[in-house]
Amino acid sequence: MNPTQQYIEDFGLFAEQIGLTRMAGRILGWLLICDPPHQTMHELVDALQTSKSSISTTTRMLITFGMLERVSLPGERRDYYRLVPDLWTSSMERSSQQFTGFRKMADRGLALLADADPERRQRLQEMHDLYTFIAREFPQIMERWQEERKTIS
Amino acid sequence: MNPTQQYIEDFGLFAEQIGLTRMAGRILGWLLICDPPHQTMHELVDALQTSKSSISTTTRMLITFGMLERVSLPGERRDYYRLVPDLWTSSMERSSQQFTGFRKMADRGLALLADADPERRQRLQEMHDLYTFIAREFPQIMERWQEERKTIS
DNA sequence: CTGTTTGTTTTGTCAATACCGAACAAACGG
DNA sequence: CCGTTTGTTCGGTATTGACAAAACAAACAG
Repeated sequence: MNPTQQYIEDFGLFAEQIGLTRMAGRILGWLLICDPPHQTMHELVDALQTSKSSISTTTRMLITFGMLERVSLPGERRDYYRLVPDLWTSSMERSSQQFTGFRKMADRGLALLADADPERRQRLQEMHDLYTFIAREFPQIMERWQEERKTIS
Repeated sequence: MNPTQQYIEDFGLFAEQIGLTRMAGRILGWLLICDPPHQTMHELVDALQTSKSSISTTTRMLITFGMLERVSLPGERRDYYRLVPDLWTSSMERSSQQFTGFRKMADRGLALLADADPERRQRLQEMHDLYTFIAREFPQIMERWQEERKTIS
């Protein structure tokens, strides 16, 4: 297995760690390094040694996730797939949503223990306070990122 | 199903979203709301309507993850399980590690395309830059959290 | 020393799902 | 209008892994 194939496979394994499927990871990995950056379904089948159906299903999934987009060209019969621009900032957005999920679970717990001792509520209160803080700070970080990026380029 | 059971089940589903097992989520959910905050294996079996073996396996997993700890008391035959103090700040630490994972995959891709055009490397470069930025900012946020928490309490 | 309590590990089962092949649908070119 | 290309969907398969029952191990009480 050559280094490129290895990279793609490892990207697949990484994808599984973060809650995607292996095939989704392979597609993302390939679309990060391929030339040109947009690929047809057939090219994906070739590059990833997989079936049309897997590509079809997984690209649709990644499109609904907002990670991929379809590009069509006039006079071209087939579509191209490519990573959305700013894929990783929107990926951070998803992480942020996860933090919100934590906060919501803390909220629900606190509602459940509305009449309990503060001592008993403390565990949930700490969880709530942290994720509320994070939810407030996170957007600011991303703003600063946008700023810094402007100065880089 | 009463509200408490519902909460525990939903915590299980939430746990699956973030890469834990459903049972792990149920245990965490229960240990967040139970009284007292430390529970024996038998109490967990009772509260979660599950088997000894599942509790044993899952608590061990959560202990290696650094989310649970065993408490033993002198003159007591059985152990108690409880959430580690500062569970959620260390949970944020794990999120931070995930961001590092993204950066590493970007690094590997850039190494793979070491001799390629900058244009072709751009996708990976952006990924690299963002996650490097996040890895730098994240610890600072957590420091500020520690500060703010002191002032609250 | 024996039996009971506490916890672990092994083994099996069941459910979920990723993936593929093949049938199907749609659209365009000749 | 017909055949080829492009893409989707359906059905089947195989793998994975969560969970539980039961066998096992260990430690303490009497």
